[in-house]
Amino acid sequence: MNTPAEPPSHLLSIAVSTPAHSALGDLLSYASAAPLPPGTLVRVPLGSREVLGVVWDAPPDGGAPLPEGVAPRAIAGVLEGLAPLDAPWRRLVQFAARYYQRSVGEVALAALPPQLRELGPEQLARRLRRAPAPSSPATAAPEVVPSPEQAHAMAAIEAGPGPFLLFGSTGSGKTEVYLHCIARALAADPAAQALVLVPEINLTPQLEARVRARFAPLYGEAAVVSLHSGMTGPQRLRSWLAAHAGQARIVLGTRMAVFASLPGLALIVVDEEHDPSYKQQEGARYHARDLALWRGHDQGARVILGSATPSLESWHASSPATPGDARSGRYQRLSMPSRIGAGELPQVRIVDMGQQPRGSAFSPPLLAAITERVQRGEQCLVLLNRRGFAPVLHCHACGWKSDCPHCSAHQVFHKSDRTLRCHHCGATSRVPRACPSCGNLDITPIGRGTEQLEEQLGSLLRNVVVGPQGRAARVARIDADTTRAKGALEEQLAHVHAGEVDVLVGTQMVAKGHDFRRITLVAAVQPDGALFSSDFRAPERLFALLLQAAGRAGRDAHYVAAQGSPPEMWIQTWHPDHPVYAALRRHDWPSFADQQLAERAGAGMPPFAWQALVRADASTQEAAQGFLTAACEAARAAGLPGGEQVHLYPPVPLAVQRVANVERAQMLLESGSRTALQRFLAAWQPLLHAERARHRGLRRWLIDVDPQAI
DNA sequence: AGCACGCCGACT
DNA sequence: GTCGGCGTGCTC
Repeated sequence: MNTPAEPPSHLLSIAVSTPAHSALGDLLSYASAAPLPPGTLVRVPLGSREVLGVVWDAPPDGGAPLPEGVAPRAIAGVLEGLAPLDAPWRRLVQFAARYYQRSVGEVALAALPPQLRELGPEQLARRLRRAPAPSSPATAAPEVVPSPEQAHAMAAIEAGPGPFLLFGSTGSGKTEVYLHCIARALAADPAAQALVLVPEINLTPQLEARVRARFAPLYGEAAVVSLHSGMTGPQRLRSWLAAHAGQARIVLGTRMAVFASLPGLALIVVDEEHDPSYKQQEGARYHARDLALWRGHDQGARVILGSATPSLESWHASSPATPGDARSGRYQRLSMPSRIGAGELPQVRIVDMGQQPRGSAFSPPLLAAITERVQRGEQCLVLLNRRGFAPVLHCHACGWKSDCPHCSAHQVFHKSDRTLRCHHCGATSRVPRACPSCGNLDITPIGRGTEQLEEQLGSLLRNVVVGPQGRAARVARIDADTTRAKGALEEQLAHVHAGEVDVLVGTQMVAKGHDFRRITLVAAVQPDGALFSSDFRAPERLFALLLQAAGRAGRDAHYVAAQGSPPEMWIQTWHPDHPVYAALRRHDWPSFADQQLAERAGAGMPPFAWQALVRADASTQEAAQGFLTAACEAARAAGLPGGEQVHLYPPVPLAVQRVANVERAQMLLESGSRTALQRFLAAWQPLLHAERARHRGLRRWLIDVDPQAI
């Protein structure tokens, strides 16, 4: 061993945030006077700055990888008072890094609260001392008597190891099942923790209120914490520390919360598991639902996925086991088809726009239906997935269009502030008085956005009188433009809840989760766009969105019964016979999903195949594609492992080819074997690196494993 | 990715 | 004279 006089210098592998593009290795070696256990948080010098790092498990070969001629520097300090991040957490980070082709340090540091990086030792100590005091347990909220379907699901989840797919229509009481299972898990073990994931920040407050009402009386206010990007630095740190220390028994959050340090993790709930926002779209492009499943399996925690329109991946995995198909039959599917406490499922009405007078946003029957509801004092929700007044301005004289100077997209006409705005790069300009190209004064908006719908409805309902009070009908709009300010969404929703709004116009942000009690009619004015998208997942997503939107209608059975008007979901379409609408009319996700799966199986697409994208950003499209082509050839020449099972498609420009003057191209990789694809990608990385230097104009490249959209 | 070092134009 | 533009290169 070492001589007692000299302090022993231990060589440690430290994970620091080294971007995938840097030529640095995954883990860096540092010297320390004392041995430190893996998971310890440390501050280390890196170049001229000092960064946060995590002591990592030594590589299996024992020796830390130090390049020739580089002497290790000493660590600068240890973050005292924090228990080391445990082995399951490190395994999760390690797995995510490998699977999504990023460095361990990048994933590890991104998973920690940013404040941890900024805080000095004495500030951290103060924060730790100010740890939340556990408040005294009060009386428990009464548990609701479950319906037979709920009881069955609860019993099944208790009996089996899972994972479980809780397939229940909106209003079927999935949340009650979650809460019951959480209660059982927490009661069974005083150290147990539950993680609840929701797709969007907007949806955390409502769920948090419900979780808090149920569990704060039992375990104290400090036992329930949230974790999402809308929180301030100190709030996030506080929640994270509470979870890490085990004081927080329930952690509720968006996708980032899947990386929370949870030493007692016993149960994970992924609500609305099909939602695309579980996939991170920058940095390490992980899928929180998939990582939740991995983490649950690794850590022996139960996993419950919940949805009214499960992803085809989960649907297939929970289909009856089929010989020769190892992916089916892995999850236990629990169906809860009935809507309880809420009214019947809304009736779906399809309006064939081919049979309607042209040129109007609202067909006569839909307008009549809205008018009638409004007159009765009921509320309507009108959905259109496009903000602004019109997607483009056009000059009929010369053909000029309001193209963005920096992107291959149109600038959107926003009437309220007379601007043209690019929704990709944000470039904003004043609306020209005359055509910038030919001077013609008659430039017209083409197409419709929410702003225009709001205006049109306002004028169409101008003379409509609401209910017995006899006041004029009111129209309001909720979209990203009206909710930019902090708290604006809550404020506007409050107006709707208070009955101050008769017709609400909005984008998909209002279609999800919100509990509107008096809305009895929901209308999708122009949903066809997604039907013929090049993305093979578009129909599935459209169905999910429309069904979720339909779920906003008739949520209050008492109200619906008192009004005597059954809830309705209206869809205006040019393709009334499309299978998506046919299935939607029957509220029949199972047959739609099975039909989609059969198509996917036949075409060899996910979930029957695995995909990855390599994307390149460059100053010219040729440079972007040139890099990808060269990388592809390098891979072939090198005969990479797994290569014979991986199909590389030729590079193509992205749907929006240029954004903020950056040309973008991508290449799809597909394989029937997940392992082959993984091995191929890992081996390919160094070649991509080497190729990068040879392509002038290339800005960056990235790998997206299991892409959500192609 | 940061952050340095480094080598050329208009300002107190 | 120096403040500062962002090109290139390094970080255990």
